[in-house]
Amino acid sequence: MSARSEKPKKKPRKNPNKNKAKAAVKPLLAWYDKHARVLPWRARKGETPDPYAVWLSEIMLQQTTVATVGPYFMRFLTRWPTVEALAAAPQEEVMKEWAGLGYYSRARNLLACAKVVSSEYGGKFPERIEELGKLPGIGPYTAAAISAIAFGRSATVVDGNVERVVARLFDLRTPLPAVKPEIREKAATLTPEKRAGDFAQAMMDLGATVCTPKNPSCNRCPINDLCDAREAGTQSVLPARAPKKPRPVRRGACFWLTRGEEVWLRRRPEKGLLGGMMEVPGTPWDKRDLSPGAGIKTVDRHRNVTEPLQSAKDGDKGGGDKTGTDDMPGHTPLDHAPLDHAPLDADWKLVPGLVEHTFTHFHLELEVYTATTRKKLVPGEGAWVPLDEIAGEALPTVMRKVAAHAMPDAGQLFAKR
DNA sequence: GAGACGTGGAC
DNA sequence: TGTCCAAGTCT
Repeated sequence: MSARSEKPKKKPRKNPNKNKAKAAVKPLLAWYDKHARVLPWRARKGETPDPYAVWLSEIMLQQTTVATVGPYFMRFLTRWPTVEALAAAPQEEVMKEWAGLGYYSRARNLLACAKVVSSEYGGKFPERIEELGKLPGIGPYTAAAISAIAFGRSATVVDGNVERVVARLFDLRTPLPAVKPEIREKAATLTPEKRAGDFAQAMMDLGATVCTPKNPSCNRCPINDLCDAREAGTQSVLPARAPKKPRPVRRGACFWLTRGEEVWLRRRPEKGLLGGMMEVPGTPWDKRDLSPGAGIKTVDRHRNVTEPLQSAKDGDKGGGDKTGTDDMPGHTPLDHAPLDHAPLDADWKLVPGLVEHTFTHFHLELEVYTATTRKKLVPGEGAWVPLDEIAGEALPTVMRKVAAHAMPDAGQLFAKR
């Protein structure tokens, strides 16, 4: 009675849904044998994977693209060829090498993990998911990935790629993140006993090159005949996601202080945003949401001189001052006098324009003031850094933008590493 | 469970 | 040009 049965050309499914998992493994492994990408951290056929290299690559690849990771991975492996070598490295050096990769807690956890493996495991990574998952920076995904890829254990590896492939393969329409448990269930039925590492990488390669977020190349997919979403025509909208929230805009000012051929930098606190990285000293970043629609009027973003931010209607009514900064709860976060935060009194000049940078959860607009001094010491914590050495410092990208804005003629200092 | 936590490339 | 989002983890 089904519509399909009336079409003689279309044969009924050879593989009923319940056997789909079993049917998918072989074609996926065959596809992987033929199309596997050559990646610096990936063992070639017949080679034994280096657990240290697998771990290092998996940490770097968290929320980070293959193309971005490549050079960082090579530099780390060259400089610290073993987990013991890395464990002995000063954190400062690790942060410098990590600068630009983002998610800096990964770098701190990387070092912490190396020390544990080195001192408590004799330099050998544990093989089981349960042990791996206890190590700093290793969560469910990375534990399974190391167990499968480095040690060939049968572990279910679920990353963003696998989520997408599985959601489509089984036409799971519940939005993320609610659908995650179901995805994991289905993924577990797929996981083979043998070649689990290859299988995990096959799924991730498939998601990265064929079963892509937009315009998936279903015609090239080795398991397209098993795909429920393709049959239903839902592949391009899966996995469904909850609507994203708007990014607030924050503002601040920072101070580019030079003394001869040196600039004054300081280190950020260990925890939190850009934790442990260097920065140009500045004001706190206004936490008030100034984005359009937030009910607060903003000044023209492109003016050279920023006017004092207008306080919104919540300022005077005593109704609820729910805004404030971390440092000064209850205080107005509007900074009418940025120079009060300058490292010292000087003839500060506002550099025309703004430095803009978008983080995961907010957009930042930064004014940059410049001045020179002859003083050897500046109140507070910090250090004079030679200008020709700042490229090697642990400066996050937003601070490199600040440097380039303050010294437009010296942008090439950050040319490449 | 939801928010914090970076960056750069693709479209 | 702006939006999406990538081999997630931690709190």
